[in-house]
Amino acid sequence: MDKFLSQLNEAQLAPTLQKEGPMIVIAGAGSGKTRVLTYRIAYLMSQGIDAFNILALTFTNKAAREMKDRIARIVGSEAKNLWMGTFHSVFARILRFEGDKLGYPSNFTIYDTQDSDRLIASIIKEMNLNKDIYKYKQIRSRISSYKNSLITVKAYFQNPELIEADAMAKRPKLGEIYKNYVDRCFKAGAMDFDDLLLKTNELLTRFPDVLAKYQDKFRYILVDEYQDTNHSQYLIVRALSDRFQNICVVGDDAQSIYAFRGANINNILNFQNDYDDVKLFRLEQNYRSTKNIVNAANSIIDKNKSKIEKIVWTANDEGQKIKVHRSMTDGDEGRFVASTIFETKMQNQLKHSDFAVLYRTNAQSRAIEDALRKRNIPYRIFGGLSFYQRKEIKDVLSYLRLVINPADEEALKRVINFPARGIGQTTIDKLIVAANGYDRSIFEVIKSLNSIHININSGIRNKLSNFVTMIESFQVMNKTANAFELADHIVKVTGLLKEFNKDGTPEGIAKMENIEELLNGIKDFVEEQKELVDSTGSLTEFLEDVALATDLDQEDVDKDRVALMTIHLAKGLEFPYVFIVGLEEDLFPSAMSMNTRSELEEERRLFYVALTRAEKQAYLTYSLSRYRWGKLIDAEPSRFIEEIDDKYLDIITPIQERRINPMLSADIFGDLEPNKIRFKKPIQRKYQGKKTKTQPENLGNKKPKNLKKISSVNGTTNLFDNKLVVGNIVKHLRFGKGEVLKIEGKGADVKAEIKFENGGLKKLLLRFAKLDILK
DNA sequence: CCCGATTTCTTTTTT
DNA sequence: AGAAATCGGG
Repeated sequence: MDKFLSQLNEAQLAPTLQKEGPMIVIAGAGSGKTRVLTYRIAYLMSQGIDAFNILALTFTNKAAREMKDRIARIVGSEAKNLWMGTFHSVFARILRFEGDKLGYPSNFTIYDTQDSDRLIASIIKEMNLNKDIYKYKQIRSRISSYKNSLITVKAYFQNPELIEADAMAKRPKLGEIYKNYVDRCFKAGAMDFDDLLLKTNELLTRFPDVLAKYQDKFRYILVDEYQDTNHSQYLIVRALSDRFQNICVVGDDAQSIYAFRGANINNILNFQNDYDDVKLFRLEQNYRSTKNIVNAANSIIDKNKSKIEKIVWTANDEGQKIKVHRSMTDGDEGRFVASTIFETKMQNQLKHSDFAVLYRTNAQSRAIEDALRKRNIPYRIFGGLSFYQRKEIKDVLSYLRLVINPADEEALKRVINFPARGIGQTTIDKLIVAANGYDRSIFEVIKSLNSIHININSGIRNKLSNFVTMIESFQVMNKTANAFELADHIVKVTGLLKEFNKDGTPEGIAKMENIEELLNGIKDFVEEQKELVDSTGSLTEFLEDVALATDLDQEDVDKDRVALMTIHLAKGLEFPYVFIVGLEEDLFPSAMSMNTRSELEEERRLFYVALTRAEKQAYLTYSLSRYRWGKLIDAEPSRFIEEIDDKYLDIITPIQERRINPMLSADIFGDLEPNKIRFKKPIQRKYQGKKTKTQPENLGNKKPKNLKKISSVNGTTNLFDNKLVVGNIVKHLRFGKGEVLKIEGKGADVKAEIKFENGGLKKLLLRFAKLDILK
């Protein structure tokens, strides 16, 4: 143990050896907080504390796993008994044990956001409300924030202010929707993400004996990323730590970026008032980044008014200045990123995994992907639509969910007529009405069709009962077979596999392969669980893992790839070379987050997080135009670039980007000198907006919109105009290998007819097709 | 009820 | 641009 402790500096050592009592560690970016958490837990164990008595709440399951592994290397296999994970996964596990006290089955379903959305949309429709006023996504986010603030349906109706506020927002029925939503989830034996925390609170409040049990169990509690906890999580931590007060929270107010989902920065700011004799520690030495990066980041966060004062510094080298690059279109931006990665990697003998590209919104990944693919640079996208959210995967999982919990309404609605078996929307609507009327689940209603009053003809009754029989046969099988055998059986018997295979399209084949990948995943899970003592290897457990898995949790077979992800997802990670792309007004900071000072400050913290991911070199890029919603939109450089002191920046935009179109000569962009960034002031911005409407465009000084469009079209198509010829062997991301049979069309409409090895003939618009030329 | 065609929505970030 | 929801003819 001493050998490990010697790796810590003085500032890190103090909190590591602080065994008892409430404590807070304010840890600047890159200051080694994970190391402190890891060694502190190892130290506690070396002092005779039982692993069973330690609870560590982390931000991702991957973080928990890695920390556990590191602790195991210090103290041995005992580490596997630690309770570690995200709030959601730890308390889901506890609710499986204790949920019956609240009326939930132990194999309750976890509804993901899509399930919640669908249920809310369905309720709005059933209530005959105007869906343009009652937008299900907005309603869902209202309900979510109520739950995270512990405002139950009952509390809502007891609070005139809330009712008033929703009535003022022209949504007087919100309370009723909320009530129906909660009732329906409960009846379906389902909890949404927020319920996992809300119900834990309910459990700990209503059952003092349960609270006492877990207080006694979790004698030492550690919470990572405390600045991102919401009220619901705060209350859980408070309740559990109340008896022993051995609570250690770690965080950085400057990295609080989740207010939009209810995170409350006051949790960390007020921690010292919540407990007696709180020990405060600060980690201010950054070990990650160069002086340039650390200082530039400090200069950004300085612009925020609300913050805990601290001085992050580093003993590292000065390093290179932050490079700033402007491009004409998002396509150009992508190509700059790709070629810079290509060259930098070559020159410095680096790995692909030394690079990361970070963006504000998932939609930005496309342009970057296209450019990387053309350069044959391997990459991995994190986030976005995850594997488990794909339609075909959710279909399979819905069957499995139904086997475990036939009351699961959303799963049932999803698969009762997929693959098609002649049960239409009209029938489903009737079943829902009956289910609501008789206070039964849809599954039960179908089972007792003959004893209730319902207008469904005998043909459909037959189909319905066949469906129930089929699900019940799966349930019987589930008693003896393992999860893999069952899932394998289901995709064959239901015809799911065939369904996607029937038309032989590349898309269908890709879906089939995804299903096979899922089956392999289930197989791995089953094998893995056999080795673990405390796991049952059950289907329930698999479904829970899947529901709470994030993209970051997925292990990667091919590790040497460039990472593409949103800045939110990048929190806690680090890379030698980091590109922060799309630094434009209305994109970053987002147009939705510029209304209040606190929103803008959160955007700024987000930028701070992005920049502090970089170890050696950071690139900031922006584009003068960008495709959004399929249309080319003008853009201005982000105010965040302006906010960094010039002395940390190196403007590297080349004098003239190489253009194929002769119309785009240097004259036209005469106002765009390479080493200057043009920030338009707010007043000018307004004035310009009016001007362009009333005055003809001036080619000399203004950016002509129509010309830019030409440039972008050329920028993206020309590569293919020249390169791709009949006979080429190409590789498509989804369709696989294929041969080019024909090329037709001109300019932006160049199409290629390609015969794919495993999926027939396809005509693709080269402008959009994701192709690598193999030979 | 089914399936293809048309229209609408999406883009802020996520457990 | 692409997916999902909705529409309308068979």
